Amino acid sequence: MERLRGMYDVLPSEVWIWQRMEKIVSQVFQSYSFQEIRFPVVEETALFTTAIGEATDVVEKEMFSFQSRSGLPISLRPEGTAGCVRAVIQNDLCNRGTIQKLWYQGPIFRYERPQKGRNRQFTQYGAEIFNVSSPQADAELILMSARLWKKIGLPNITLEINSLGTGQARLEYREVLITYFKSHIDQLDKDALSRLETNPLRILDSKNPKMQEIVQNAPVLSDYLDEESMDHFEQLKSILDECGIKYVVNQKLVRGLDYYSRTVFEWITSDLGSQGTICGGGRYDSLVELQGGKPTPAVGFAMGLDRIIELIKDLNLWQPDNQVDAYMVIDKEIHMKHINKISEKIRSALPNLNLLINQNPSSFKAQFKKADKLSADFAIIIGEHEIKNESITLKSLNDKDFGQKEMKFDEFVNTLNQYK
RNA sequence: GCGGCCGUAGUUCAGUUGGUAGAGCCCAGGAUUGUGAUUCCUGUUGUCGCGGGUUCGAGCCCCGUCGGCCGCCCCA
Repeated sequence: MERLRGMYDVLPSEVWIWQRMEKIVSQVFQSYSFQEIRFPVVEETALFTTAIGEATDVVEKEMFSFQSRSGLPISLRPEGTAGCVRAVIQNDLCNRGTIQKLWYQGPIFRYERPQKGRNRQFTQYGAEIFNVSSPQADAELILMSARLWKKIGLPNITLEINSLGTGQARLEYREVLITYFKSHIDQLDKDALSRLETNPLRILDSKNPKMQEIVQNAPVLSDYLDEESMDHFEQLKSILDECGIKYVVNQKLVRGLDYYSRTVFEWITSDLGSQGTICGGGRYDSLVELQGGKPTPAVGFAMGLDRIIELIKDLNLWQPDNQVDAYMVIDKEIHMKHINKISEKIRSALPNLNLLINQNPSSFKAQFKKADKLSADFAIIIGEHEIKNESITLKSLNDKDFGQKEMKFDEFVNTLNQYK
């Protein structure tokens, strides 16, 4: 039996990266007063098709969809926002305009062709703000993500932002675009033709060199933005300027989910090949209503932990902590019952000490070698001598001045307490 | 979903015109009677991704399949 395609195991040798990352992210989110919310990995398929949009790639070909035993079409979540919004509505978290700042974390599933930085199961951390329509919320999310990158130590990442305007402005622009592309229909490639009716905005994203000219000369979205959206965008930019966040306005940044309006943004790295986006998000002021809730402005982002961890590994940004604080070196002649008794006593007195006991004792030399390999700070030596004296010998493996001392239990505990 | 490259011990790889497999690292033990580097010695592991075909004979050739990587598409 083998792992399914696009899935992966996180092995003990690298799980520390995940754990440290989880700690950092949740700590930063909490420092902005976001609260964690947890919701299912499986939802009705209809939730995703209405939220994300029928004509998107995610819905058209990337969902893990199947039927429940009752025949209901259900899907593994291909993104987090739809489920989060569903939970907010169903539990009435936003009644009477309550501001909610929520974060979530967990596995996301998309049936795509795997590649570096792209798996079929991957982990997203997301943050959403409900009931704040001002660009203050958009800005806070961007500032919070910027703080995260700094804390993680990510180099070479850039922020791209754009405004899609209100739904209505977008509709208007859409018509203009369709008219424009139809007048150049002979120059469109296959991909563009199929998008012409479903999602013409994404034709602008085409990387086909033959399409560049027609794309370059296409009408620009910003010319069709409504007054309010333009003002919203300008305010956002001025906050970012004031806080020293650098960004690039990318007029062609559209994003593949239909629910976005006004602000959209992406954080991009050049160190991961063609999978450059490590975090993306935007405003979705009409989604809550679309899902059956009261009109509620909202904005959020999601970041791909897998890609960020890939970066940390590739660029060697982090170093692991010692897995073992102390390694117990044992004379193999001693009965294990003495060893267990002593080690249990140590664990009660020093609960934070990571103590590894050699359960297959060989020569002292081999055991010290092992302790050294694990880069333990201390060796705890139990031999016949120590058993007879009811003592413990403690040896520092990285402090020569400390050397090696035989001591009674209380002194031993006090000594290690100073260290840990 | 489309195009290209690849798949040999835990890992990185070698394997010459087809004659049934090796090296480094890692791991374990040891180099005299309770001590960490380096060095030295010893040792373990492979359905050569899987299935089929060609051949007297295939890790090497052919087909299929699964998986990985790269590009496109798209996205986190």
